[in-house]
Amino acid sequence: MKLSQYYIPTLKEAPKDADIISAKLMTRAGLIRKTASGIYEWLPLGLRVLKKIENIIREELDRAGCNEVWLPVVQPQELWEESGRWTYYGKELLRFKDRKGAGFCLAPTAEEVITKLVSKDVSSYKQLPLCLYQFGTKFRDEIRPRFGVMRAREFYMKDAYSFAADEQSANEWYQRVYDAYVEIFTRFGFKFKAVEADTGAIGGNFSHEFMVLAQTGENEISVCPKCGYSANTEKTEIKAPSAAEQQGLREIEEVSTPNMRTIAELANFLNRPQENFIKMLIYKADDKPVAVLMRGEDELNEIKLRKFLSANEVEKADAELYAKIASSDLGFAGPVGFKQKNPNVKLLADNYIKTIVNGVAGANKLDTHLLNVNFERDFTPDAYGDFKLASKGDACPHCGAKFDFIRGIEVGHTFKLGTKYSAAMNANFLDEKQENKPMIMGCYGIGVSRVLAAAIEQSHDDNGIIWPEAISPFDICLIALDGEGEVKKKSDEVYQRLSELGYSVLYDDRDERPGSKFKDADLVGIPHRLVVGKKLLPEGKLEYKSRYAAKADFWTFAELEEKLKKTAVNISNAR
RNA sequence: CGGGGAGUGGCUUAGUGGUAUAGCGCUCGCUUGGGGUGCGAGAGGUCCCGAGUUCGAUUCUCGGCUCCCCGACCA
Repeated sequence: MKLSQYYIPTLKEAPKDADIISAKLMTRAGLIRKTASGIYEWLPLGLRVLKKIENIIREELDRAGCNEVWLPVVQPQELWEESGRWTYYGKELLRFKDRKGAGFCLAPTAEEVITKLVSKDVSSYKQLPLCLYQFGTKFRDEIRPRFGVMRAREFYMKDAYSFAADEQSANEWYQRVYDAYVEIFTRFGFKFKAVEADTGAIGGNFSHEFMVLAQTGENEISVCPKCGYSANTEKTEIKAPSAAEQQGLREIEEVSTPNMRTIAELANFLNRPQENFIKMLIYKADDKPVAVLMRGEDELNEIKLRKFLSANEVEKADAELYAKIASSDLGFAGPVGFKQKNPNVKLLADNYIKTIVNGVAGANKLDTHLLNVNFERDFTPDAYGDFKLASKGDACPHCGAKFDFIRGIEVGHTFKLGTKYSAAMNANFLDEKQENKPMIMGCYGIGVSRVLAAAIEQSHDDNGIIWPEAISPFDICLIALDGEGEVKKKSDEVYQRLSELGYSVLYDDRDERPGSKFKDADLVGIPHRLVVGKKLLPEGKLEYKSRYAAKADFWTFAELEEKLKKTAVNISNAR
């Protein structure tokens, strides 16, 4: 591709609203432009990379035996009502009406459509298993889009869905796609890790997230250094600590704690460590109030709470509900006497509560706390459980080692769905015994546009992008340092030859200053660069420089030819 | 949704109660030619929108919209 005829508007400065390095570089290098918050235009160079990524994914999924389809972006309300997600999905689902007033949404994912599709055409176990996938635009009306295309509202995604007749076959397919994902992300050149994750709005039995390791990642990952268990921190289970020996228990004492509303203030005021505090959080789980006891400095993991209660939704109680239940203002709720006052409100306690002896708790009375509160003696929760968001010091539930924490970008997610959608939408089949059964499903996503951004996050320098070979928009960048004369003539020849050999070449034939050409080449980040210039041409040589290396080499044209034939310059197309 | 900040040529920005600054980019001429060359001449702006205050508002006030940041939410 001749740069003189190619639309790559590069910028010296990044727009001020670009918030991370990949967004800055993608804008500067002319891959994308922003249309609106979380919505982007993809320019030729960006699209090329997207297609590269897409092709690798397609190759591996086809190899695994999946079939590509193309599903609608605009999906009818009824379908979403059938699965129950028209209500459950919430505001993230962008809804609208057509001219007749019928409800539609823009697809954030496609379980409904695909399940319906398969249910219509598959009715026998003989037609299973089956795995379909598509590439398509997805829309999720995020509350706060940010990080460029990393967390966009409109994005490009590959989504796959497997249908199986029995558990074993379903698990085999899960593993098959999982393995394909490992191959895909390896081919992209990623440093990544598959971790256990929450299933969120998609639902299902369990899931894995594929995380590209990067300091700028939005997700925190807990990794057990001993047994290898790793999970998204929001999902990480914690080994229950051993209960404290209840010795030297003192009598409860009431203390006045005026205006002490935070644990930190209290700890300071009473001169006690935060882990000695029992805080009470009031939640609403599907509109029913529930109280949870946590250790002072610990954070409640709402996902764990939701799971424990099998609730669809949990949210913090508002001030009114809090006041009613705690008979106090925010900050003074406590477990002592709580059940007597609220026999119908479930009282839960985090496992760590059992480590507290002679603790401090709210007195359910304004500006008052209780000292020397002890579990069992002074209060008995309805249940203990693991409600704590994993943090430093917590231990692996499998082997007891303390967790390490790293950050990652979620580029892929595999779900073992079970029969959640097939049961809701009557995707049934007849088995050998003539029994009607719902298909067992799995679903599998890769954020294609996010993969691109993650690649840049993981591989760039001060001058610009450094593409991994597999997804680079071009194999080779060729620069003619003169826009005319001998240099241009020779460059044209080289370009011609490279193209003949099947390399994709970005050829800078513009009438620009050498400096501009070098800067643009570094910014755009093609792995291999050839330069034809006045300095070396009389010696019959040209320069070769790898974007991965600091030093350049000088080759004669004969040497270039030889290397190209031996494919010493590795090219992705050669696969 | 709560808190904070910002909207001035394509991009980055200065500034002002009397319609606007500079750099980059763009066009033209000369110059230069291995890391964004130098000089000169140009084109390009409803100063986010609406209302109010004022003789006069891009500037002050209010409302709205958009964008950004922190949090909550989502995954």
